[in-house]
Amino acid sequence: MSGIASNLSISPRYIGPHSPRPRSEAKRSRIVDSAMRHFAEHGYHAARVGDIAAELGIAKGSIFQHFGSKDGLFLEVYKRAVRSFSKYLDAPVEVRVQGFFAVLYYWLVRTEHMLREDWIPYRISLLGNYGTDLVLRREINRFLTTEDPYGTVAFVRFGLDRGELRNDMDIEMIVSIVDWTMERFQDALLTAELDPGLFRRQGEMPEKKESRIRQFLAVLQRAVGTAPAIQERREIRKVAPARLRTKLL
Amino acid sequence: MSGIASNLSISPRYIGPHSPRPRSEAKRSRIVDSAMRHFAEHGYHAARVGDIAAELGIAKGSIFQHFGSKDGLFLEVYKRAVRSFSKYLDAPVEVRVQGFFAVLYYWLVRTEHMLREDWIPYRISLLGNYGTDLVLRREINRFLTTEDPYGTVAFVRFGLDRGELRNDMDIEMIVSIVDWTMERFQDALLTAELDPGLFRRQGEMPEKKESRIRQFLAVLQRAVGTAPAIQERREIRKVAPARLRTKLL
DNA sequence: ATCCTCTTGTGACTTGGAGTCATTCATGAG
DNA sequence: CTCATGAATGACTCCAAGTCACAAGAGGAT
Repeated sequence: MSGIASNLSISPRYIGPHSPRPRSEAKRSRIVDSAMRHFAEHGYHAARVGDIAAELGIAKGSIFQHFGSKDGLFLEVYKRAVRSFSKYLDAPVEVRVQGFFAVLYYWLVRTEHMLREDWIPYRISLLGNYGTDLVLRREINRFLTTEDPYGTVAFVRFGLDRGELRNDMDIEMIVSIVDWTMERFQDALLTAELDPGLFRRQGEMPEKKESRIRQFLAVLQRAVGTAPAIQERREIRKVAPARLRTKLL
Repeated sequence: MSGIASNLSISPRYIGPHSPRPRSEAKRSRIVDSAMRHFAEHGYHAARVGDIAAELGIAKGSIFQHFGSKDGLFLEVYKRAVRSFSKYLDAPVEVRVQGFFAVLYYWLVRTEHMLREDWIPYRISLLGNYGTDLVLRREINRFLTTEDPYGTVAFVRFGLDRGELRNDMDIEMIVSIVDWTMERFQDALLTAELDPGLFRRQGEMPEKKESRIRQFLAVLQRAVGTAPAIQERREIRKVAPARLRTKLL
């Protein structure tokens, strides 16, 4: 197989914000805004560039002038959506001082609430992760790795500095594991609302989410953490001692 | 947000093999075959139904008669590709007797070789995972959970029976974790060939793959396994003690 | 062999949205 | 005011998915 990857379609030119003139920038922003709603509501394919233009009362050609292609437009939408999310270390100090896994817990619980207030960016990120072309997906991954919008790398360093994460493995490996599993787990959690049936059903969702989150974090801690699963046992006791003890021991 | 998930486009009718007449079945198969090659070579969007028909010397309408839509066709292609992969427990006995993680190791190493001989189904599964519409993705997930084509559930049971996996967590949770991380890790490994740049670069790939596989399995074993992670600590030291220490401390 | 029926195949046609481009418009500098 | 340059327009092209009225086969009964 000499040329396995040789015949992939060449990625189209994504028009970036080359020369951000003031007037132009405002318009770009309005377009991205409207597009985000359209993509979120209808999905990537069903969203029509013409509709977006119509909603804004501008010409379709204008949008292509700005973003080059529908893909290019979506990429900008995706970037904005993802950048609107918090970075791990944006958690409040009182949470941060409790350490790496407390921060993860904080965000997992919190995210669900934020989802309810403002589901649009979440659905956009879902679309970016599962509902686009591979070519676009490559672009998205380039963005995610260069920009690290969730600040996973810094966050993992934080965990290492505090001695909460193993220092006998590649940091890249830890970052990947955290990224992968958090993304998937979060999607599986949120997806019940965003897109029922997208993932393996995680038991009965109703009120078991919190225990499921704890279970997941325990797994993650064993996987990449240093503590012999002490801390979270304490954590767990605090929350729902009786119920969990029978389940976990 | 009362209706977060209410406005998703309705999934199209996927025409299944309703009444598998002999003649018809053979033709379906030829179509799926050709389509698989086309999708693999050009990606979902760039592959054209017309081309597939032309290659087979049949009318385009015929394909739609059989599969209803391009999505429907892809779904069949995806199913065939995935079904062509081995199940975990298909590993040879001498590997199986060594246990759960030996089987995982066996497949991770092996898969790479198989990829070289026959990359097409692998690329199809990559497309299914990252390069299609959300609607289609939902269909794919339904297939994966109902059919469990890799036999993950049985395999996890196998691990539980042997006492290699923790019995204090939901089996569903273990299955999910194994599925998620194996898929992602495998994609990250194989993707260097299949679609460079799709994932975070995993260090220098050349000959370190094996050590990376061991490192990954160690992580997984800590996460869901019972054994106190003896085997892999030895491994890690062997690989690059100096560099890692300086890099991480 | 002939007729009937039911399934499969056909390809010209419709649809519909992405993307283009020659032209017009706006803006700001001189 | 005028000219130059960038932004906006919308009618247009292009292209591939998807449709459908009809044709062609394949039995089965008589």
